[in-house]
Amino acid sequence: MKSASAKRRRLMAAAAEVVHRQGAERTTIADIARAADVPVGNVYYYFKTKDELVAAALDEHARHLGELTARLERLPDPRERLKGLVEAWVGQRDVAARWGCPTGTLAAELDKRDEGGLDAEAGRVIRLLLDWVEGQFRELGLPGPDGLALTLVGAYQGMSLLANALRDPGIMTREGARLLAWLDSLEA
Amino acid sequence: MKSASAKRRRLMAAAAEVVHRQGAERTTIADIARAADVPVGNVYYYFKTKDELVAAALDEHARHLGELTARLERLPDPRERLKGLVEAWVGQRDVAARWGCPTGTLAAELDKRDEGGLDAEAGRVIRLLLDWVEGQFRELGLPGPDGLALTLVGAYQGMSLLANALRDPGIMTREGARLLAWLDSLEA
DNA sequence: GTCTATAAGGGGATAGAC
DNA sequence: GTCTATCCCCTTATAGAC
Repeated sequence: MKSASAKRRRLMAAAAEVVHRQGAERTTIADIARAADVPVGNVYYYFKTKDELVAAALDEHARHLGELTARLERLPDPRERLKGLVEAWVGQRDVAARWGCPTGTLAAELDKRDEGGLDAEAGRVIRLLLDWVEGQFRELGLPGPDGLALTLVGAYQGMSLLANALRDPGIMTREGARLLAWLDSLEA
Repeated sequence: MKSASAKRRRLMAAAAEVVHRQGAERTTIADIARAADVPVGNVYYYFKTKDELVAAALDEHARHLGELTARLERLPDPRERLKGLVEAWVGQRDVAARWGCPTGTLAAELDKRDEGGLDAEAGRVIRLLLDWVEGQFRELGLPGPDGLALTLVGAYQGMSLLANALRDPGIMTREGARLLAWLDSLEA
């Protein structure tokens, strides 16, 4: 039971990492098994299909997001929380420039499918971030917190995609600085 | 010669459409051949590999972009050209909500590869748009035209990804309106 | 130039021994 | 619970007839 769970967790973490780097479609079960140091045939004991592994990767991203927002919530001021979020994004600039936002690129890939419903799962994870950001804007008493959240998260997805496409982490730094100034400029 | 070119053009158009909807990885040569109404085996007469078809899809997107900017350049005021660009994006909201930005989603997918160099090709097409937008900001005499271009194109990529992930074309309308107001607010 | 048949390889998934 | 061997399908790409 304990070692079973441990293996399952290793597989989830490996799925998240490998799928982020290679994309869901190019990633094989064998790739994930190797990264998790689990024999290929054994994977099917924990995950019945490849799609379940992709779903596990999404869960892993949601978990990481939860950890980040939990850390940020220790800050008393919602504005500082949002600025901390932007700083976390910029801190990941090298990863973003090489492979893009883990959740965003996966969502884009899954949205091309017709079946399976994994696309909706990806949307759910994005919603999680959007809702948390909206909550911060609301606490600040700003008008249209949902629109502001869309703008901030959209800017993040956009700068990640451009940094990735142009292979330039500097884009994250530059746009990040603009977002910090923007957050400071907002008044209730 | 004439029918040969016609078939090649049909294959290019089909590649652009099908790859946009299904993604490069999930799209098979047979899918493209069917959409172009060309026998599968004959495809290889025009394109030696699947990657050449993906490259052709990128060229097709670059061509569409060129047509759009050429139309916009008939407008005398660079600010109106940029607003026309945003309006064109919003006009494609239903397509964006279902499959994302054709170039952006393809760039994100190709950037996950290590070999082939198609990722750089995708970056080139994004650069094309970025450079054109930067030129408009420069004509307006605004400071930091390259940064402004990054912000505008990034916002487009971000709103396309969110609209796609949440399957909500309304996001394009909403963010589009914000961008139009932003463009109007900029002063030299 | 056009098309069919097929080779060659890879990947998801399962059977069943241990 | 763990792992090996293998089935079967799908896809790219080619050979070669027309």
